[in-house]
Amino acid sequence: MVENLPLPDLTKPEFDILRIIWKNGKLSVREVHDQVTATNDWAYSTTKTMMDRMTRKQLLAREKFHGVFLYYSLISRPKGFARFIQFFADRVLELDYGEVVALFSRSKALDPEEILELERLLADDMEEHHDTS
Amino acid sequence: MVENLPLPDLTKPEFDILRIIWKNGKLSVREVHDQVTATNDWAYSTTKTMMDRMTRKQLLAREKFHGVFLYYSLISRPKGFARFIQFFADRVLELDYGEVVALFSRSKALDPEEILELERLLADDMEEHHDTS
DNA sequence: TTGCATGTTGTTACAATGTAACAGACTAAT
DNA sequence: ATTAGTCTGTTACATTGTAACAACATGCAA
Repeated sequence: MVENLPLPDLTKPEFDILRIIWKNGKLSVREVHDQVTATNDWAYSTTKTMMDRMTRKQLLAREKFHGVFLYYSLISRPKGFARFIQFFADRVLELDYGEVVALFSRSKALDPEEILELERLLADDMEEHHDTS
Repeated sequence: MVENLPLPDLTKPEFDILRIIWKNGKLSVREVHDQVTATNDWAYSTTKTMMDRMTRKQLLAREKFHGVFLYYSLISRPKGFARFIQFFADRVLELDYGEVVALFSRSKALDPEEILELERLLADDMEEHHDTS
């Protein structure tokens, strides 16, 4: 088995920030903040702190561009989605994750490529938790 | 508007504990613990602490029965589910919650009564966040 | 050219949550 | 009564959620 670092278990705020970054690529704290307030009523400093910590945790990385830091994601969108789907399918819905993944075809949250990747990640993860008897 | 206390925003561990209690009615810490370990690798004391705090937060209540405390839920299952569905539909899936609720008909997590109730709760909550212009 | 208004970064803070050990109380079986 | 297990209450410590504030840069008005 090679290079199979575990799927990250994102918190809701982390996910909200990543969502914005996934959609837009590299963004400054300010730019993320302006978008994140649509769903989270945060102070600017809250967004800042979140993004700092996510950088320490290697969820994000940043580089200075003309005086400001731009942040970008270090994990792919399907990877970020995987555990959410798992929890939701398994514990909330109590259905196979396939049922949930199917819903994504009607959504614009993931493109078809990503849905495939998501499916693969979930299947692999399932594997890992199997008795390999 | 009457008696509309907001839908509780449960954490994942809280939800896991409630799930078990919803299914079984009144349970002791030990009984919850024995089931919760199927999904969460907790020490007994962790389950205990969680349930204590949930009692303080009025998610649970307890009564002594022949020497041990039995805990029961103070919120209905549909209420407990509502915010999860909301977050998942809205932020993860980016689809209307209806799409998600529909999946429950194929699941045994909620019975038809509860699905109806869930739908009502979500619709009402939507209302509240509308411009009532 | 200096000094302020404004925005960006770094530092610090504090409450809630996640995770758990441990000590005291209770109970059932010697 | 004594002890071996449980239950219960108390305490602890790291991480997350949420944010203020100080320090630093920078463009613009005086």
